[in-house]
Amino acid sequence: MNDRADKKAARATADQVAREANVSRVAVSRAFNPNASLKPEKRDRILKVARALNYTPDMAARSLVTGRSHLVGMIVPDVCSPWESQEIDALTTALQAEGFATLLFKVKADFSMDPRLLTYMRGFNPDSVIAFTENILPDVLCSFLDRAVPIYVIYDDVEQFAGAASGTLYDRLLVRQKNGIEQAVALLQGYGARRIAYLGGKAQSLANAERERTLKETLAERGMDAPVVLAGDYTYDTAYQATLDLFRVGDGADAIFAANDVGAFGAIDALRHELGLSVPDDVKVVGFDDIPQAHWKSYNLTTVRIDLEERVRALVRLILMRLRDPDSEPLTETLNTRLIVRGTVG
Amino acid sequence: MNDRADKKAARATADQVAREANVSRVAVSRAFNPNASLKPEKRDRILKVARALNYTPDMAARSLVTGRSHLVGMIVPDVCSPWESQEIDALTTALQAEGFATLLFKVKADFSMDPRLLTYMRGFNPDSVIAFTENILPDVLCSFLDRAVPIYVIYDDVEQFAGAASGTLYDRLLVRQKNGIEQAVALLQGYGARRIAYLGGKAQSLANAERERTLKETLAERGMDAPVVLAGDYTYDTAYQATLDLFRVGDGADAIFAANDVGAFGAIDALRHELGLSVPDDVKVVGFDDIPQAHWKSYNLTTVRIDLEERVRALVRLILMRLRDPDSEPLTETLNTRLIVRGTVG
DNA sequence: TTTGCTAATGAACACGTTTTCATTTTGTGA
DNA sequence: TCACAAAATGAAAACGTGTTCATTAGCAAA
Repeated sequence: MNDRADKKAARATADQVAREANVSRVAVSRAFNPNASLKPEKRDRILKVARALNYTPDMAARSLVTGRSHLVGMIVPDVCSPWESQEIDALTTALQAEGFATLLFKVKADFSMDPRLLTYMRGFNPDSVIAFTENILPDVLCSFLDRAVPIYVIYDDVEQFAGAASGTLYDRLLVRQKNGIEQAVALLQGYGARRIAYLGGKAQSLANAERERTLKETLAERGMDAPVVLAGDYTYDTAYQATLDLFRVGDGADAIFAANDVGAFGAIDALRHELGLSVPDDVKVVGFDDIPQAHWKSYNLTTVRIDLEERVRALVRLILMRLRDPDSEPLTETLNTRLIVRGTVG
Repeated sequence: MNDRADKKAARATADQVAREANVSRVAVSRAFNPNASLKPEKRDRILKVARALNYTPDMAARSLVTGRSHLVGMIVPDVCSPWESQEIDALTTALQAEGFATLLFKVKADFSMDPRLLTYMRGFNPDSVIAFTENILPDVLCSFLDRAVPIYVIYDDVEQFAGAASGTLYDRLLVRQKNGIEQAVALLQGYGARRIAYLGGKAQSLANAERERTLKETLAERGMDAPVVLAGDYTYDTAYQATLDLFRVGDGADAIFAANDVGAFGAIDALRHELGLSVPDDVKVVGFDDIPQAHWKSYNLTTVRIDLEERVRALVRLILMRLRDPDSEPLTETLNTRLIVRGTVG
């Protein structure tokens, strides 16, 4: 009866548009489907009426019959993380341009996956799912998602992952971390660093494991000592404390290689503001990701970059390819990393 | 034929569950609706079969008949902004616990609103819409959303906004900025600051306008000079440059009051790393928001805090209230601000 | 005009659920 | 045992759309 109720009742349907435009309801459907065969003048008339009635096809109804929801699910543990928020932002923009909307699902910070969440998510029938949480195994996800085509974001070709996925088809985005890490180690070595500490990310993170492994491998190849490994969780506070411990309880280090930029920030602040050490004079620091904050003057961080735009382009390419042709062979896209040199090494 | 195709076809429907459990399809529907009348033993049997068949009710089909999509639309200009990503994260968590999923839509960074986006968004039939972009006028949004119940996030009781919304019903979340700003000005005055600069946010932002107005009002009340106003856009880089200009081209200042924390970071870095000035000795800096980065040692920012948890609680309360009783009178929730004192004033 | 072909058209069906509504079963008190 | 309310049940309708399929209109070539 009131204003709000009237507005609620006002949602126009294809039938109303059809009646108003003196056409069949099927014609209205065709008017909104560009490659359907319909007389141009008729289509124009319908669209005009539709605009006047403020009509939009109902996605739920459309989804029901086409099997396409135009939703892309994203599973993230922490939207606040600069790297992830960048990724969400870029992906949402790109997918929106292609007619897809982003459906956001949060998992606990400790990466524990509530099975009910997957069940719940599946109810929305996402056309594709992007999992940022790297420890959701393909088999687990695939068992819950039937029609949806999952896409995984993983880092480099980790064997345990490949093993778990055997027999299951899925698309992959690989990040070859070797390049960037090699450049970083070369730079550190060039500036005389000898005792390097690795400030880890989350223990369950495959990216973290792969970075640690690659760093060790690279140091060995160059005849350098194995790194001291500090436990971390990708956060500033933990990195700060770990760095303090390294120098107060442990034996210190020439250089700190952090698993991500935010961790590097924590290390730098601990060195400068609590330990009274100079970066890069006393200790050199290298990060990973190259988030926007890395170029802020207080940090001016030397870091291994993963090109975000290139990464998003590859991801969108995979998703669209899979949607267009769901039964084609699984694809793998590969990205490289490279070092961005700023002021925290020398 | 292949593994993937088999899996795709495997999506179970209520009919299959009904057949398997020797009940009618209606019973299956009721089994998933807790307050429907159904024999407990029968419900158990159905749920057991459903679990075995990996069945979940299809949200699209359910949405079609109930008129509830269980989707909450969020319109954001920039997911990467620390304040907004915090808000998205907290809201998504809270809504997920209540059975709603977050549908993310991005608008251009300059706040320009593509009308097609609203049309597109409406197609998904969100149960509610949260607009972070403060310059989307209620009338514009309401004309596009019929069934959805929009909720606005606005800052303080801005008159131009109230005017535009006259005649339209909508819920509001007001942030009273006066408290925090008054505390900040008192602190600045106590430390001898006299020439204060206001480093603005986006010109179109209502929050920015309100903060500027409140600052001017407060300064006048305490008999202090009107502030120099610097144009900004909430970003680090612009704040950095504006601060440089203030001291190189302009007359400098005793203190800088930034419209947000990230802007304050840019100001601090310009002062310390390019102008060779000390914060807080030469220039005092106050921010707005209290994002997690504000306590990072490199900045250790004194800032006006908006309590995020309290804010999200209020927002979720509004949304759920509106969903439960769509025709009730529009509500207004009010939040306060307070100063968090750290190291950038004295 | 005739033939053939393509474009345009609309009736009927399908998608997977919830909700009415009429019917049957169960439970309770006299 | 009976009467009556309450709970349980399933057939049918509804939600708003895309797609199939058989039919008609339009048009160029023979």
